[in-house]
Amino acid sequence: MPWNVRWRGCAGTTEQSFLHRLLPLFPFCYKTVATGYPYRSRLQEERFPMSVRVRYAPSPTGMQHIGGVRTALFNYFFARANNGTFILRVEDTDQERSTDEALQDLYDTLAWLGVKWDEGPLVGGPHGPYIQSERFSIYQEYAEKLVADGKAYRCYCTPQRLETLREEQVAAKSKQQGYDRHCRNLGESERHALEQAGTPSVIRLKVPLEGKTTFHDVLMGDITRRNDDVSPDPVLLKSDGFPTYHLANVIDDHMMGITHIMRAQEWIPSGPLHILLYEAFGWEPPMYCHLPMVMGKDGQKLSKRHGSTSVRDFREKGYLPEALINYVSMVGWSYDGEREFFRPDELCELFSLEKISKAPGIFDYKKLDWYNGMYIRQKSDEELATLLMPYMVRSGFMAPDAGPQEFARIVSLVPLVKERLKVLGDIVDMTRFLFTDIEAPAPEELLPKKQDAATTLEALRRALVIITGMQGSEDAVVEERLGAIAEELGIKLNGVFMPIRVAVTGSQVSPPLLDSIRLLGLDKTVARLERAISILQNEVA
RNA sequence: GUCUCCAUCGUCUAGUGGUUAGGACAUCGGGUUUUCAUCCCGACAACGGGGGUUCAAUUCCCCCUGGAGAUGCCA
Repeated sequence: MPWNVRWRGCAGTTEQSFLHRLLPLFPFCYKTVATGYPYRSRLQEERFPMSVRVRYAPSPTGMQHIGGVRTALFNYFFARANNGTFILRVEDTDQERSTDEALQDLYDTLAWLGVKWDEGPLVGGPHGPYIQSERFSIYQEYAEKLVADGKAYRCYCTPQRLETLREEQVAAKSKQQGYDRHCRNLGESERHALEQAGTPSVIRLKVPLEGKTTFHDVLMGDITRRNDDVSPDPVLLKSDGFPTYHLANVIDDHMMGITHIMRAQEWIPSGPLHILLYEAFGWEPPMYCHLPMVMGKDGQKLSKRHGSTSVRDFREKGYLPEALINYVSMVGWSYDGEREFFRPDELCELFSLEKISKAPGIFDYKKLDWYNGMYIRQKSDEELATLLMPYMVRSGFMAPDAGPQEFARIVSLVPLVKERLKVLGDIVDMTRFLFTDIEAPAPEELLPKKQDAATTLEALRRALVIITGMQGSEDAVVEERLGAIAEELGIKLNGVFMPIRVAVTGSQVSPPLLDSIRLLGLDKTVARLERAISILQNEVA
């Protein structure tokens, strides 16, 4: 049980059972642990003397999407490659938007991807709790401390006032955008009066009016902002008592001993603000590494209008986790520009910060399809059949309680479809003709290019005879006999195969014909051929 | 409006002060094949523009342009 070694701080029976349920889903990460570390860890220690601790800290306000998952993966791989600790933290400080469904989706998604967190919800750890809503009082305490130290102040401005202020600023294209620091210089008596009246308030950070703040990014180098360009006195503690991202993030990263912050580049502008917060608390900031964003085809931030972006969607359509992981890792990271196939356990070993690119990348659905097809083709027939079963059941081709015979049937059709599947869900359309009655083909569909109905009818009639008697014959023999028809009638090979194909499968595109026929069964095949013949007869007559 | 970041084929990327600027996806063509797919072969295709520095810049510096992000009691 080598995974046990990696999985620190787990305690309690519910956590244990959760782990056991997830265990089969994570074949790769403990393998790395078991085999990959002896010499590597020493090498890594030279690069990162302190033990690496990184986190993925999503807010459960929607389904996990490609961008978020890429961030999770990079953090995870970085932790594994450096023998570090990967922490999951749930940033549910937005009470309006956080949902249990989204939280569940987070767990499901990471489980499906095989990303195991060393510390975090469900598994615990020495720096818990790892769900921010459960750390409520901590933020209160630290925010008050900042107020007491004169680093922050209470603001009583109403949302309405802020709204109109903002509208005015935008309309006037004012140089000053954002809060006007109205409450920063409130007199003692005014403040007292507002408090007495029970006016709701927030706590805002006193951003220095002068000077500038710099933080260092591993990829980008030094990034500097003048303090008067930093968000003017951002809210740290909301009126509902919950912290904003900035406050919670800084406090938790510090308390949880985070050494490297890897997050999307959209956070770069608030980097200096976070430094200011660390300074206000008197804490040492961690290392920063801002990850390039993932964009849609039009170069805008990837969103729903670009197509599926939630991992759940990809999963349902039949993308394999290893394909999604591989592809997503290649947008924004590369190994040497040549090699592009990496299994998750290889990424756990080879991932490095220096190879992350700075420029944003466009998510290419077609390349993902290509990766997925490659990984599908690598599966054994049995593995693939297992993955395909849910789709067969969902489409009604197979009973939910299907037994070994049904499974064997799926296994037997896998070789026909394996190299044709882009996603697992393609199996449904591809094999529909085997499991349901197909619609009678239109006469023109039965006709190959440049071939008249009479000839086609004759070809089908002769083919029917051969196919009816094909039981026990080698494919090659049957093919030869069908080929002979073409020769006799002076038509192309396709002129006899295509009508049969359409008659039997209902489509001009299908898996190999004879294999399909054998899977369908001779009775049904003959019936469909006879039906096609009568359709053409009507045409000719 | 202001601030910050970024910039090699359509896309993801490799790369270097002197290279025929490499790979992959996509696209197009060819081969294999009963269709499609797979597989194999081939083709097309890039250093955004302008200044410097230098014997020499795709590479280093500056400006411009373009793109993105931020500018919330969302993260």
